[in-house]
Amino acid sequence: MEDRAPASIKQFEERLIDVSESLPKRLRQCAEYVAANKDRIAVSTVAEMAEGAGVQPSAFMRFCRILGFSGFSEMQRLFRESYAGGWPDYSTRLKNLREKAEGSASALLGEFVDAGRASLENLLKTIDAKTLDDAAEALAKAQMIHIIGLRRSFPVASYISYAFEKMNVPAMLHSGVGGLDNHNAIRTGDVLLAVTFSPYSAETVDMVEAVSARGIPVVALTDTIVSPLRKFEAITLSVSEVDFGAFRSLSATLCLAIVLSVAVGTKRSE
Amino acid sequence: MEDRAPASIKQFEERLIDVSESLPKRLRQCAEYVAANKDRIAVSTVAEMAEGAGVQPSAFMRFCRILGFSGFSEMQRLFRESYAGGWPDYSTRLKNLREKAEGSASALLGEFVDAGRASLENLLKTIDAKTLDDAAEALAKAQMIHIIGLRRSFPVASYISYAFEKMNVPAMLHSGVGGLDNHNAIRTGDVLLAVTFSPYSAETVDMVEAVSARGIPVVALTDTIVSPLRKFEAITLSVSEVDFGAFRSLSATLCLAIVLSVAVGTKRSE
DNA sequence: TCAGAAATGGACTATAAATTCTATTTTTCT
DNA sequence: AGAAAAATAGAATTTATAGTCCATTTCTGA
Repeated sequence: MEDRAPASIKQFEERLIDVSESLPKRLRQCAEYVAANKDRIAVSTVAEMAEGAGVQPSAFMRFCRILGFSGFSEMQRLFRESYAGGWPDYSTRLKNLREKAEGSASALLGEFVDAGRASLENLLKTIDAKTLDDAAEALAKAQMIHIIGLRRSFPVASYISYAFEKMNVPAMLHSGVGGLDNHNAIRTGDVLLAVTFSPYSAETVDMVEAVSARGIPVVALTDTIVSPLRKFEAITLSVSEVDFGAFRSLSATLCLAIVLSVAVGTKRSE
Repeated sequence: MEDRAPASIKQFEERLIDVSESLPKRLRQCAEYVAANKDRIAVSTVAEMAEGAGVQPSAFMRFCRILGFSGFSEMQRLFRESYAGGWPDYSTRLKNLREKAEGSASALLGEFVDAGRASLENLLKTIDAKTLDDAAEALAKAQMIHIIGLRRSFPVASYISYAFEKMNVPAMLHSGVGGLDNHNAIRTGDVLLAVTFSPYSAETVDMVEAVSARGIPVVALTDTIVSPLRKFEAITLSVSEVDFGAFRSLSATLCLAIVLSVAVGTKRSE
């Protein structure tokens, strides 16, 4: 109605406070219910919200418009979108990019920076603190940490390896140089840290399988929960990167990698 | 279909893992997308989920039924009911994490995520579009791209190497395995891409010096402008990472690395 | 290599939800 | 207290979205 619709949750809240002074009975009920149940807006229908507030749906609609929205849907959209942060859908953006900026390097940079930031936020939201701690604990107890990660995961593995080295944590990077697999270097008391992402490299999965069968603990860094490493009894940390096109930046993965490394380093020196 | 619908998120996840072993292509895409974006289910439509997974809505519906639901709505209901809302927002979450989890692995995670985000933002602000384009241009013209980056920079170098491989760009990673330096593999018409950060590894600097003396173009990825690579006539891209403690996450560097790789890949295929 | 089965894409339909409209009630002001 | 204005409830309408169906493609096993 009056001016333009709130563009952020913050603006929405301000607006709500402004307005709620001078509201007739039913609309005030709406305001109060909404204030107390902001999180329900994203997942409810007008009918449900109206019932919650004890008013008719049409009253709730009027309330939405007083707040500056064209209707309930527009208000709901604000909440749905701001949940989980900006979720630009990258397939559309990639298409636009191809058409418009024609792959100019700096346009690409913007996209990848965005993807990276979204991934990091997502990591913070989805990682399970308990699992992370368990993983660090298991690795800290190891006599020697064996690290494996091939192809796309190799940068991560080598990064972890470097970090451990710097912190004097005994670690061995299994890089598969020369086609050697060095399974025998892994001994009782050691722990395997496996990094693998879709498409999961067979060597890594094989090593986890072999090692796991021998009762050696495995910590896995992987994407999503449907990774093939689930089958084995590994402590699994899953990270999902926001892809941009066919390319995956490793921001979140590396962040988790360094956190894990530092946590292990700290625990060991205690 | 089979038995009854999952009654909790936990059951849902188990079911997802169970089922995901034996799934045809499109349905697997659904499983993967869902696994990585569980939080979107509550606030999206089938069409949106399907698009995210890269499948047709009808395929996504089939997926819901395989999981045991009567349709998308029933599955969504499960998530809407247990939807806790992503609030409070990112910065508040971060603050809580720091204060509460003090010293634990998850507190570390907060710090590194923050450092990573800051680095990415900073990258966007400081990178010079022209230089970035020049670098991509130079690399795109190369007959072969030689990549060097040792120690801390090695993950970056190997990441770039992987990306080039994926895009069919002829590239060679000089990893120094076996103490070989392979200077002679670098020929007229090639370009060297050197990655180095303080403390700058002597091998890298030496290689840049030698190669540069032969008139071969060099693109450098380094920190700050006082890096020793400045002396040579290299196209220099500098990234500064925000450190946390003594540790440096490579978020910004890797982001720049992938941008450069993709830009080169795109230019070459034009 | 071919036949049968499974999987897929896309158009079509049914349904549930948002939105609008209007008669009725409540409030406000003189 | 009575008329005008505002607010409300509920039904009617429109729109968006889930869900269905079937022709076509893609796998699978003989």
